[in-house]
Amino acid sequence: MISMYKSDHIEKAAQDFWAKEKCFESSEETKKEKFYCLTMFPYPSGQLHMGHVRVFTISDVIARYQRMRGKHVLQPMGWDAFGMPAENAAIKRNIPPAKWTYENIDYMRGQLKRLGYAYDWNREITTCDPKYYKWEQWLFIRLFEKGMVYRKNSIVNWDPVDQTVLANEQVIDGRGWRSDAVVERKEIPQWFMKITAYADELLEDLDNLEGWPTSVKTMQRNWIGRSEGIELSFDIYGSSSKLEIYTTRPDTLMGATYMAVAPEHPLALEASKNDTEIAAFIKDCKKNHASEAAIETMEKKGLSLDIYAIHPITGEKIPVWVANFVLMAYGSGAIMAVPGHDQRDWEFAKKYDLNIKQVIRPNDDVEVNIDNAPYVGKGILIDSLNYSDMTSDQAFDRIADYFESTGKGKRVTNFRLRDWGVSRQRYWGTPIPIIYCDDCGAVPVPEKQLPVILPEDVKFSGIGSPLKDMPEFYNTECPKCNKSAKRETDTFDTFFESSWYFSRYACHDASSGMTDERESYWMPVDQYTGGIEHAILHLLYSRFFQRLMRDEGLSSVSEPFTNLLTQGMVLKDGAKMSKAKGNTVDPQGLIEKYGADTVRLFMMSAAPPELALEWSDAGVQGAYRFLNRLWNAIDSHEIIKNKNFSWELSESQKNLRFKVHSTIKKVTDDIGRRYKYNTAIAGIMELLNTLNKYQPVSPECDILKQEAFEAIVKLLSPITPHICHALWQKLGKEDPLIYASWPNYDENILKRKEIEIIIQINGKLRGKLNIDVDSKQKELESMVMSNDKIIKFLDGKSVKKFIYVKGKLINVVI
RNA sequence: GCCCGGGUGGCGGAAUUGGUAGACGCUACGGACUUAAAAUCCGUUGUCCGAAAGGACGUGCCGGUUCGAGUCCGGCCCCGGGCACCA
Repeated sequence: MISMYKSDHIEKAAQDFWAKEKCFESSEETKKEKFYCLTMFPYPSGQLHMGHVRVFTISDVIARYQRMRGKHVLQPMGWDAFGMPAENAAIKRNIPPAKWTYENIDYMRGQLKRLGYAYDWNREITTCDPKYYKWEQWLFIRLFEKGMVYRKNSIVNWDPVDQTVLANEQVIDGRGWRSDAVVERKEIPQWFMKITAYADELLEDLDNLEGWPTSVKTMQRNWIGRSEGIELSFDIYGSSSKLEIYTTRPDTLMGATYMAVAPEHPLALEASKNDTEIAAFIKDCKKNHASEAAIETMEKKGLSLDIYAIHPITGEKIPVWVANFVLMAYGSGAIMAVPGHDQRDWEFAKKYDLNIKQVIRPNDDVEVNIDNAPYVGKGILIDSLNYSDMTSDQAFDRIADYFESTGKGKRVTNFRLRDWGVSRQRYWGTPIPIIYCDDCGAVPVPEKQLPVILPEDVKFSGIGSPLKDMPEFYNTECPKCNKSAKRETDTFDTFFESSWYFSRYACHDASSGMTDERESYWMPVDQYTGGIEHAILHLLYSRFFQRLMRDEGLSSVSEPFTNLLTQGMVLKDGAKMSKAKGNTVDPQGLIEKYGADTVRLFMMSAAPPELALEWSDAGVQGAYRFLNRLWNAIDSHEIIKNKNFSWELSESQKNLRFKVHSTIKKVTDDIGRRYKYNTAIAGIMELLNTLNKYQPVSPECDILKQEAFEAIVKLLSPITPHICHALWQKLGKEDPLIYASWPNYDENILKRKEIEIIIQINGKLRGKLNIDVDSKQKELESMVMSNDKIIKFLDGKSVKKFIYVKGKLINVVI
């Protein structure tokens, strides 16, 4: 009886079976080892895109593999539901963000179910649900009372036409994306969380994250950017004010030839009062984009303030400049410039013809000419008074000692990491639970009044946040003095929601607290999978949040994610797929045409997870063909119920069995250790090719084929679970595949007596040789030297060296 | 600009610890089956020379280490991600 592979029918049957059996619903009562397998939850943008399909499939393969390895697996799913696109959609289509979001979620949930992921849907979380964000408000208040959050002014991109704060991506060439108005930097008060208080811990604990890629750890290390330096102050000539600066290179202090301050620095503002040129320059600086990339790449400009600082050691007068690349938000808003030994200072000095002085020479006697380029390395001090001839490190210590003893400066550890600004002047986010009272100031909303609910039925104009036009929302009374007061109308950064959702999955319906005892069963996450684009912000904020929760007694875990797999982007035409670029590929059509298994298989076979995957429509067809070949091969196979290997295997049978067991070994390593699904699939395809070409020599061959097909179906089942569910039944198995365990291989079958090695002459491949595994170098030497082909290549030359790499190759050096 | 990745046939990629470059798949071409087409099956497919046997070249570029380099080191070029309000 011949049957055809019909994906839609098979996939529905498998999914119905898993649902009926509640296969993926995970309780906390089990003796088995837990395995928490998590994917970065999606923003409900409308439809799944290929990036989603890729990351969810990677994670699902891990979850299903671990399940077959006997683990008690939890794989949850939910929605990162707050964010800007809902507001944009609201403006464009005149629907409230909440309605748009919930509709998207419903549609995308259906798509996920169609793809057959092994999720525990009971634990679904939606972050715009007050039952979820209530606990963020609750934690924020606790942190407020602890002094871990504070309010200060900081800079935003201000669109003067739309009267709106713009995200960096909404500023295009210095103009608002909708209004086209020139965007201004504006200072407004915002809430901050003290992530810098955890900077040292976040940095040091990276060393223990063995399950994280080194690239991500390096990025986080550089981002935190711990540096040791000294803070010192320069007196101002003819003034009582001082200029505070921080430097990591006090050894270059004698080479400081000018100072530079930020446009917002008090000295610059003072100077601008009597100087229209300086005032104009400062005004012009306000137009600069607030992002670091923009500041680093813009043309460096400055003006002399006609103010002089006094060098704290030499007593020389040093000119003070105002410069557009010095930021008030970092440190003290002033720097000491050493053009001889710093690239940026050097370029600025060249541009404005400022003095460049060499005070360091390299350790080795390499000539440097600081007129052509700065020397930025460490070395030996020169022309530095009594510090001359010291090494940079010695001078660092002596100069730091000097300042500490005179009280003019001190050693300071600095971080590049800045506190996390969590305020957003947007509607579609978690309301910040603060009430402003004229008398009492900023007062947290009392716990029993939580959650502060975001009104969902709103009109959305795009001019500012609707909350600012809703007196019924913001008019309230002060919890301390009962006088009328106003609520905060800003909402949280959406990274807030994604910083702890993994804890909430463990106890999604906990009503008495942010988490409950189930958190300690599941946390930490054993395997976290997501895009490399989150390597810094999301992952660092989550590590920070985990520690905040730990210190609130909500968790005993410090690191939320034990193992991290960062998957590369799905690119189209060489760029990240995004709606903005209009280069998306809709997976839905492919699922309808070929089925979920084909899409899953193709995504996993096209590239290893961590590499960027350039999308191409071709190739899906190949995955589909392979599934058909597999289906047909098993369809025409004679079922063997009892595999009994009691006969003496022929040479070809031994080879086939070797192939089966070596494939099990390879695929186990590829999936379990290397996360290389593409090579695992290639290995399985090879085995099927071998089977299809195999010429049976005796009736017992069906026993071998049965063993091989069972192995293929199991090995492939984490990747294409539906077809494997059906094929397992076709192989005569009564227990469903979902309850089967991962196949084992037999080392004895993998032992070989004879192997093929290659012969090289001077590193070039010249021949092959079948040898006994245990051959000694001496035997091989005489074998090779009497080989006609090799003698021909030797061309009468004498052998200088004979190298034998056991089991691999021989290299004859002549 | 800074930090982190990547660059291998016509294409996606493989080569796991420095040891046969191109596994597996796609595309293309040739053949079988068919009235025909689709599907399927078989074969060929890095470039160049050669009838063939075989040989030379070849992993972004330049240089180095090594018996041996896609892999290690130094210098560059290009592409992607991140740069704190896209998520």
